[in-house]
Amino acid sequence: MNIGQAAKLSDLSVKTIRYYEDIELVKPERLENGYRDYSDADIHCLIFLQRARGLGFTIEECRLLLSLYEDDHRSSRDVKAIANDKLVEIDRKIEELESLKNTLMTLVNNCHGDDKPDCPIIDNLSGQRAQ
Amino acid sequence: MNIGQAAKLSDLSVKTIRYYEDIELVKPERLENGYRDYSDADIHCLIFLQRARGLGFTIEECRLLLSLYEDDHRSSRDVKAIANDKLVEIDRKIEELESLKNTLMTLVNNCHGDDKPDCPIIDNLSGQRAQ
DNA sequence: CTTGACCTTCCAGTCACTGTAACCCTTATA
DNA sequence: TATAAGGGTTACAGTGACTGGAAGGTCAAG
Repeated sequence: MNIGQAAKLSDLSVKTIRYYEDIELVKPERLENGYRDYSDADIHCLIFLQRARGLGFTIEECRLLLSLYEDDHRSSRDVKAIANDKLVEIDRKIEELESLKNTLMTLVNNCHGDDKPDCPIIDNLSGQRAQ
Repeated sequence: MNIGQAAKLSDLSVKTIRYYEDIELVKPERLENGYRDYSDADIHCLIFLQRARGLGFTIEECRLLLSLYEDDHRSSRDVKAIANDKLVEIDRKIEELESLKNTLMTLVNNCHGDDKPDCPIIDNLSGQRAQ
Protein backbone atom coordinates (compact mmCIF):
# COMPACT_ATOMS: atom_id res chain seq x y z
CA MET A 1 0.00 0.00 0.00
CA ASN A 2 1.27 3.44 -0.98
CA ILE A 3 2.08 6.14 1.55
CA GLY A 4 -0.88 8.28 0.45
CA GLN A 5 -3.33 5.51 1.22
CA ALA A 6 -1.55 4.81 4.51
CA ALA A 7 -1.95 8.49 5.37
CA LYS A 8 -5.68 8.35 4.74
CA LEU A 9 -6.17 5.19 6.78
CA SER A 10 -4.09 6.37 9.72
CA ASP A 11 -5.19 10.01 9.64
CA LEU A 12 -1.55 11.10 9.64
CA SER A 13 0.09 13.34 7.05
CA VAL A 14 2.41 11.85 4.46
CA LYS A 15 5.18 14.01 5.91
CA THR A 16 4.57 12.66 9.38
CA ILE A 17 4.65 9.07 8.18
CA ARG A 18 7.94 9.62 6.41
CA TYR A 19 9.21 11.24 9.59
CA TYR A 20 8.17 8.18 11.58
CA GLU A 21 10.25 6.06 9.25
CA ASP A 22 13.18 8.44 9.66
CA ILE A 23 13.15 7.95 13.42
CA GLU A 24 12.64 4.22 12.95
CA LEU A 25 9.14 3.89 14.32
CA VAL A 26 7.48 2.22 11.32
CA LYS A 27 9.73 0.81 8.61
CA PRO A 28 7.80 -0.33 5.53
CA GLU A 29 9.12 -2.48 2.70
CA ARG A 30 10.05 -0.87 -0.60
CA LEU A 31 8.72 -1.71 -4.05
CA GLU A 32 11.03 -2.02 -7.06
CA ASN A 33 10.31 1.58 -8.03
CA GLY A 34 11.44 2.81 -4.63
CA TYR A 35 7.93 3.50 -3.34
CA ARG A 36 7.18 2.64 0.29
CA ASP A 37 4.88 -0.36 0.66
CA TYR A 38 2.84 -0.48 3.86
CA SER A 39 1.57 -3.81 5.14
CA ASP A 40 -1.57 -4.19 7.23
CA ALA A 41 0.63 -4.50 10.31
CA ASP A 42 2.36 -1.24 9.40
CA ILE A 43 -1.00 0.46 9.06
CA HIS A 44 -2.01 -0.81 12.49
CA CYS A 45 1.18 0.67 13.91
CA LEU A 46 0.48 4.02 12.27
CA ILE A 47 -3.06 4.09 13.63
CA PHE A 48 -1.68 3.13 17.03
CA LEU A 49 0.77 6.03 16.85
CA GLN A 50 -1.89 8.48 15.72
CA ARG A 51 -4.03 7.61 18.72
CA ALA A 52 -1.19 7.57 21.22
CA ARG A 53 0.12 10.95 20.01
CA GLY A 54 -3.43 12.24 20.19
CA LEU A 55 -3.50 11.21 23.84
CA GLY A 56 -0.46 13.35 24.46
CA PHE A 57 2.22 10.66 24.61
CA THR A 58 5.62 11.84 23.40
CA ILE A 59 7.33 10.05 20.54
CA GLU A 60 9.59 8.22 22.96
CA GLU A 61 6.62 7.11 25.03
CA CYS A 62 4.97 5.98 21.81
CA ARG A 63 8.07 3.99 20.94
CA LEU A 64 7.82 2.23 24.29
CA LEU A 65 4.07 1.66 23.98
CA LEU A 66 4.57 0.35 20.47
CA SER A 67 7.13 -2.18 21.67
CA LEU A 68 4.64 -3.30 24.30
CA TYR A 69 1.92 -3.38 21.67
CA GLU A 70 4.03 -5.68 19.56
CA ASP A 71 5.07 -7.85 22.52
CA ASP A 72 2.51 -10.57 23.17
CA HIS A 73 4.13 -11.30 26.53
CA ARG A 74 3.92 -7.77 27.92
CA SER A 75 2.24 -7.28 31.27
CA SER A 76 -0.67 -4.87 31.48
CA ARG A 77 1.08 -3.49 34.56
CA ASP A 78 3.84 -2.01 32.39
CA VAL A 79 1.34 -0.32 30.11
CA LYS A 80 -0.72 0.98 32.99
CA ALA A 81 2.34 2.50 34.61
CA ILE A 82 3.13 4.57 31.53
CA ALA A 83 -0.47 5.70 31.18
CA ASN A 84 -0.58 6.61 34.85
CA ASP A 85 2.56 8.72 34.61
CA LYS A 86 0.97 10.54 31.71
CA LEU A 87 -2.17 11.12 33.73
CA VAL A 88 -0.19 12.73 36.52
CA GLU A 89 1.57 14.91 33.98
CA ILE A 90 -1.70 16.00 32.40
CA ASP A 91 -3.08 16.85 35.82
CA ARG A 92 -0.08 18.98 36.57
CA LYS A 93 -0.47 20.81 33.27
CA ILE A 94 -4.15 21.45 33.90
CA GLU A 95 -3.39 22.90 37.32
CA GLU A 96 -0.73 25.17 35.85
CA LEU A 97 -3.12 26.40 33.20
CA GLU A 98 -5.89 26.96 35.75
CA SER A 99 -3.57 29.06 37.82
CA LEU A 100 -2.53 31.02 34.74
CA LYS A 101 -6.15 31.49 33.82
CA ASN A 102 -7.03 32.86 37.24
CA THR A 103 -4.19 35.33 37.18
CA LEU A 104 -5.03 36.51 33.70
CA MET A 105 -8.73 36.73 34.48
CA THR A 106 -8.08 38.93 37.48
CA LEU A 107 -5.94 41.21 35.36
CA VAL A 108 -8.43 41.36 32.51
CA ASN A 109 -11.32 42.03 34.86
CA ASN A 110 -9.48 44.92 36.45
CA CYS A 111 -8.62 46.53 33.12
CA HIS A 112 -11.09 49.10 31.81
CA GLY A 113 -10.18 48.40 28.20
CA ASP A 114 -10.69 51.96 27.06
CA ASP A 115 -8.67 54.67 25.26
CA LYS A 116 -6.69 55.62 28.33
CA PRO A 117 -3.19 54.32 28.90
CA ASP A 118 -3.77 53.23 32.50
CA CYS A 119 -3.66 49.44 32.43
CA PRO A 120 -3.45 47.04 35.37
CA ILE A 121 -2.26 44.28 33.02
CA ILE A 122 0.80 46.24 31.97
CA ASP A 123 1.32 47.42 35.54
CA ASN A 124 1.33 43.85 36.75
CA LEU A 125 3.72 42.68 34.06
CA SER A 126 6.07 45.54 34.84
CA GLY A 127 6.16 44.43 38.45
CA GLN A 128 4.13 47.34 39.85
CA ARG A 129 1.52 46.28 42.31
CA ALA A 130 -0.50 49.48 41.94
CA GLN A 131 -4.21 48.95 42.39
CA MET B 1 25.13 45.98 35.01
CA ASN B 2 26.56 42.64 33.92
CA ILE B 3 24.46 39.89 32.41
CA GLY B 4 24.88 37.65 35.45
CA GLN B 5 23.38 40.27 37.73
CA ALA B 6 20.61 40.92 35.21
CA ALA B 7 19.84 37.21 35.22
CA LYS B 8 19.50 37.21 39.00
CA LEU B 9 17.25 40.27 39.09
CA SER B 10 15.00 39.09 36.27
CA ASP B 11 14.95 35.40 37.18
CA LEU B 12 15.95 34.51 33.64
CA SER B 13 18.96 32.44 32.63
CA VAL B 14 22.01 34.10 31.11
CA LYS B 15 21.41 32.03 27.99
CA THR B 16 17.84 33.25 27.73
CA ILE B 17 18.85 36.89 28.10
CA ARG B 18 21.43 36.54 25.34
CA TYR B 19 18.75 34.89 23.23
CA TYR B 20 16.43 37.83 23.86
CA GLU B 21 19.14 40.13 22.54
CA ASP B 22 19.58 37.90 19.50
CA ILE B 23 15.92 38.25 18.59
CA GLU B 24 16.06 41.98 19.34
CA LEU B 25 13.84 42.09 22.40
CA VAL B 26 16.24 43.75 24.85
CA LYS B 27 19.36 45.35 23.42
CA PRO B 28 21.79 46.49 26.13
CA GLU B 29 24.76 48.80 25.65
CA ARG B 30 28.24 47.34 25.55
CA LEU B 31 31.20 48.21 27.75
CA GLU B 32 34.67 48.74 26.29
CA ASN B 33 35.60 45.15 27.09
CA GLY B 34 32.64 43.86 25.08
CA TYR B 35 30.55 42.93 28.10
CA ARG B 36 26.82 43.67 27.96
CA ASP B 37 25.75 46.54 30.20
CA TYR B 38 22.13 46.45 31.33
CA SER B 39 20.43 49.69 32.37
CA ASP B 40 17.59 49.84 34.87
CA ALA B 41 15.14 50.17 31.98
CA ASP B 42 16.62 47.02 30.40
CA ILE B 43 16.17 45.15 33.67
CA HIS B 44 12.54 46.26 33.82
CA CYS B 45 12.04 44.92 30.31
CA LEU B 46 13.59 41.60 31.28
CA ILE B 47 11.38 41.31 34.34
CA PHE B 48 8.41 42.21 32.17
CA LEU B 49 9.34 39.45 29.74
CA GLN B 50 9.87 36.92 32.50
CA ARG B 51 6.37 37.59 33.84
CA ALA B 52 4.69 37.69 30.46
CA ARG B 53 6.34 34.43 29.38
CA GLY B 54 5.32 32.96 32.70
CA LEU B 55 1.75 33.87 31.86
CA GLY B 56 2.02 31.87 28.67
CA PHE B 57 2.44 34.68 26.17
CA THR B 58 4.54 33.72 23.16
CA ILE B 59 7.65 35.68 22.31
CA GLU B 60 5.80 37.54 19.56
CA GLU B 61 3.00 38.42 21.95
CA CYS B 62 5.64 39.56 24.41
CA ARG B 63 7.19 41.75 21.73
CA LEU B 64 3.80 43.37 21.16
CA LEU B 65 3.11 43.76 24.88
CA LEU B 66 6.57 45.21 25.37
CA SER B 67 5.95 47.83 22.69
CA LEU B 68 2.70 48.73 24.47
CA TYR B 69 4.54 48.75 27.78
CA GLU B 70 7.03 51.23 26.38
CA ASP B 71 4.35 53.36 24.69
CA ASP B 72 2.94 55.94 27.07
CA HIS B 73 0.07 56.62 24.68
CA ARG B 74 -1.17 53.02 24.40
CA SER B 75 -4.80 52.34 25.13
CA SER B 76 -5.65 49.79 27.79
CA ARG B 77 -8.12 48.39 25.24
CA ASP B 78 -5.24 47.13 23.08
CA VAL B 79 -3.61 45.40 26.01
CA LYS B 80 -6.86 43.89 27.21
CA ALA B 81 -7.55 42.46 23.76
CA ILE B 82 -4.28 40.55 23.74
CA ALA B 83 -4.83 39.26 27.25
CA ASN B 84 -8.34 38.21 26.37
CA ASP B 85 -7.20 36.26 23.32
CA LYS B 86 -4.72 34.48 25.53
CA LEU B 87 -7.45 33.67 28.04
CA VAL B 88 -9.55 32.06 25.34
CA GLU B 89 -6.54 30.07 24.20
CA ILE B 90 -5.80 28.88 27.72
CA ASP B 91 -9.40 27.83 28.14
CA ARG B 92 -9.25 25.81 24.96
CA LYS B 93 -6.08 24.10 26.13
CA ILE B 94 -7.61 23.26 29.49
CA GLU B 95 -10.62 21.72 27.81
CA GLU B 96 -8.42 19.65 25.55
CA LEU B 97 -6.41 18.39 28.49
CA GLU B 98 -9.56 17.61 30.49
CA SER B 99 -10.85 15.53 27.62
CA LEU B 100 -7.51 13.76 27.33
CA LYS B 101 -7.52 13.14 31.03
CA ASN B 102 -10.99 11.61 30.96
CA THR B 103 -10.07 9.29 28.13
CA LEU B 104 -6.88 8.18 29.80
CA MET B 105 -8.58 7.75 33.17
CA THR B 106 -11.19 5.48 31.69
CA LEU B 107 -8.49 3.39 30.09
CA VAL B 108 -6.37 3.23 33.22
CA ASN B 109 -9.36 2.33 35.39
CA ASN B 110 -10.28 -0.53 33.08
CA CYS B 111 -6.76 -1.95 33.09
CA HIS B 112 -5.98 -4.59 35.69
CA GLY B 113 -2.32 -3.68 35.78
CA ASP B 114 -1.17 -7.23 36.45
CA ASP B 115 1.23 -9.76 34.91
CA LYS B 116 -1.16 -10.76 32.17
CA PRO B 117 -0.87 -9.36 28.68
CA ASP B 118 -4.55 -8.39 28.35
CA CYS B 119 -4.61 -4.63 28.37
CA PRO B 120 -7.52 -2.34 27.49
CA ILE B 121 -5.12 0.57 27.03
CA ILE B 122 -3.22 -1.19 24.29
CA ASP B 123 -6.46 -2.49 22.83
CA ASN B 124 -7.81 1.01 22.60
CA LEU B 125 -4.67 2.40 21.04
CA SER B 126 -4.67 -0.38 18.48
CA GLY B 127 -8.19 0.59 17.48
CA GLN B 128 -9.90 -2.46 19.00
CA ARG B 129 -13.01 -1.58 20.89
CA ALA B 130 -13.11 -4.85 22.83
CA GLN B 131 -14.56 -4.46 26.28
C1' DC C 1 51.39 34.54 38.50
C1' DT C 2 47.77 31.71 38.85
C1' DT C 3 43.18 30.37 39.91
C1' DG C 4 38.39 30.66 39.37
C1' DA C 5 34.49 33.07 38.24
C1' DC C 6 32.71 35.59 35.01
C1' DC C 7 32.17 37.16 30.23
C1' DT C 8 32.33 36.55 24.86
C1' DT C 9 30.95 34.14 20.23
C1' DC C 10 29.46 30.43 17.52
C1' DC C 11 27.56 26.11 16.45
C1' DA C 12 24.63 22.17 17.40
C1' DG C 13 20.74 20.01 19.60
C1' DT C 14 16.00 19.77 21.42
C1' DC C 15 10.76 18.12 19.82
C1' DA C 16 7.68 16.79 16.37
C1' DC C 17 6.95 17.91 12.68
C1' DT C 18 6.22 21.25 8.21
C1' DG C 19 7.69 23.64 3.90
C1' DT C 20 10.13 23.80 -0.23
C1' DA C 21 12.78 22.45 -4.15
C1' DA C 22 14.02 19.37 -7.51
C1' DC C 23 13.27 15.37 -9.36
C1' DC C 24 11.10 10.54 -10.71
C1' DC C 25 6.94 7.34 -11.64
C1' DT C 26 2.22 6.12 -13.02
C1' DT C 27 -2.07 6.63 -15.16
C1' DA C 28 -5.50 8.75 -18.09
C1' DT C 29 -6.60 11.32 -21.91
C1' DA C 30 -5.97 13.93 -26.60
C1' DT D 1 2.58 8.69 -28.69
C1' DA D 2 2.89 12.98 -26.23
C1' DT D 3 1.61 15.14 -22.30
C1' DA D 4 -0.41 16.63 -18.10
C1' DA D 5 -2.05 15.59 -13.52
C1' DG D 6 -1.28 13.54 -9.54
C1' DG D 7 1.15 10.49 -7.18
C1' DG D 8 5.92 9.21 -5.30
C1' DT D 9 11.24 10.11 -3.92
C1' DT D 10 15.23 12.71 -1.42
C1' DA D 11 17.48 16.43 0.96
C1' DC D 12 17.72 20.54 3.32
C1' DA D 13 15.86 24.43 6.04
C1' DG D 14 12.69 26.35 9.32
C1' DT D 15 9.58 26.38 13.42
C1' DG D 16 9.63 28.08 19.01
C1' DA D 17 12.08 29.08 22.75
C1' DC D 18 15.47 28.05 24.38
C1' DT D 19 19.78 24.86 26.17
C1' DG D 20 24.47 22.77 25.95
C1' DG D 21 29.08 22.88 24.82
C1' DA D 22 33.51 24.36 22.99
C1' DA D 23 37.02 27.68 22.78
C1' DG D 24 38.55 31.59 24.24
C1' DG D 25 38.87 36.67 26.56
C1' DT D 26 38.56 39.48 31.13
C1' DC D 27 38.73 40.49 35.91
C1' DA D 28 39.54 40.35 40.96
C1' DA D 29 41.69 37.93 44.78
C1' DG D 30 45.45 35.66 46.92
